[in-house]
Amino acid sequence: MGIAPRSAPRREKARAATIEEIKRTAVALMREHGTADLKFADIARAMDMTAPALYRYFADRDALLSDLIADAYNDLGDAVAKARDALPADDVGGRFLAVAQSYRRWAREEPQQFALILGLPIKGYTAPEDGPTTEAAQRAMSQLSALFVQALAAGRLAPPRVREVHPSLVACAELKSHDLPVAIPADTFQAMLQAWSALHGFVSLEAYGHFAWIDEAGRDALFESHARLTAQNAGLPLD
Amino acid sequence: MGIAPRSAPRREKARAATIEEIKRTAVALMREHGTADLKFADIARAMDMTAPALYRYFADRDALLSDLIADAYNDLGDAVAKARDALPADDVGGRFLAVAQSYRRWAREEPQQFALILGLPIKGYTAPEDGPTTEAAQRAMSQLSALFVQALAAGRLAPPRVREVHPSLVACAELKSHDLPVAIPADTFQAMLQAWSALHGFVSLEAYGHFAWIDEAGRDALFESHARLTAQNAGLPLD
DNA sequence: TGTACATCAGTGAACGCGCGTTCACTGATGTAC
DNA sequence: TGTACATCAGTGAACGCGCGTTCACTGATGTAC
Repeated sequence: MGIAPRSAPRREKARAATIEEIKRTAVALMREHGTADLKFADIARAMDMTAPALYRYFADRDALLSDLIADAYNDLGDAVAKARDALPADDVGGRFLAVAQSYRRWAREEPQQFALILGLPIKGYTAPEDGPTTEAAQRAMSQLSALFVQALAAGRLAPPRVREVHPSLVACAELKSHDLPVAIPADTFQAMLQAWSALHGFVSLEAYGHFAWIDEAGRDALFESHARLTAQNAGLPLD
Repeated sequence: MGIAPRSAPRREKARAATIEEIKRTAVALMREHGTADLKFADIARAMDMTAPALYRYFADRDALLSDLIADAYNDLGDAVAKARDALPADDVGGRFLAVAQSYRRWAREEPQQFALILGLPIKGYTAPEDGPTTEAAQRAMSQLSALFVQALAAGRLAPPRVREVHPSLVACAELKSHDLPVAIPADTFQAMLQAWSALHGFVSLEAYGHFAWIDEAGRDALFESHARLTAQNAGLPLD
């Protein structure tokens, strides 16, 4: 026998390239015309193709959207992980700031994709349960927990300044801990959620243009201050 | 002479009522089908009218959208101001928590409208400069500054824990101060922006369903903790 | 109070348009012998 | 290496649809004398 006849590696490559081009074009169009009215016809036009050709690659508009959402989560997750891992593991505070900066940078560069995954979900489109979308979302979001877990394991995390933790949150922390190498204490878990909230607020306000009345330098300084305060609140050592 | 003939008060009333109904219907439809594809035809259908009738009230789709955005800002601003003013002026911390709670409540109850004003701006739609939209936005946003200004005037605001303030932000603070009864110091201004960011992050993540995996009680507790921490950071006295 | 006129809300038909999607097809790319 | 066949990417025509907007109109509501 031997290896089952690999079906046309050349064609496979071309196919993969076309899929990539479709997605790239779709993202570019979203940047121009907004997330909401992404049209098959427009994508085809931009690629010098006809619309029906796209059906060779995606079952329908929703299928493409699912892929774009999953990709966005992966992109964001990768960007954050890369920024985090560029610093030594024991520089816990620095890693947090790097994560914050990369989160911000990604949102600024790709506000449409940012809105696609972290904005108001598109009505009429329902993510397939337990599909690659959900999985990608969890992976992206776990990048932050990973940082806290590492900090905790290294004993470099001060006890967060949090009163008693509500039983519901304790339960959530336990649930999430199952997916992590180390169990994450409830107070740390809560501090992490608050840190994420704090960062996300600035980042989305800025990405959506609501800080446009502050100049670039001012926004940079504001974010720096915000990220440092957030780190402090979460019990992460700085400098 | 005398008063110029008031043109048909009865008709005016009916007209105003219809405009209100159109807006109400539009908001209801947005809740169902999303902000993006708000259709004149749908609105008319829901009101048992024909689409062309709507042109008696709004020049086109964008005009309606402008009104809806301005209304949303006004609603939010009113809700926040009302919650704030329900507490005595000297309970500065309590007022902040009330503001935070009302901001959250409004976003949860009207996520579509929340996204409309504080999410990614709709492409293709540009707000008329210096129109009622811009004005309403500023009024809504000034509710928070008002609280800080009051706290400051009452001497109940601890100096925020903020290092040096970037010159750009100092300039912004001065600029904003022109619209306020009391000049707002730059460090307070920065603390306020960070407080807004922190609150907004939680509120939008929750409103858009990204905290759906935490149960109601847990979210309540998390927000309570988050709001208190935010108040502390901003130098507002609690209890 | 009654009548003639003006105003305006709402209708229904019509327009041009562009969408998503299907279908039968052509032509190029790959496979089998 | 050459030939017959299979696979698949992409086309172009066609479909049904619903949109925003315009237009000339009817009928009700209000105004003036």
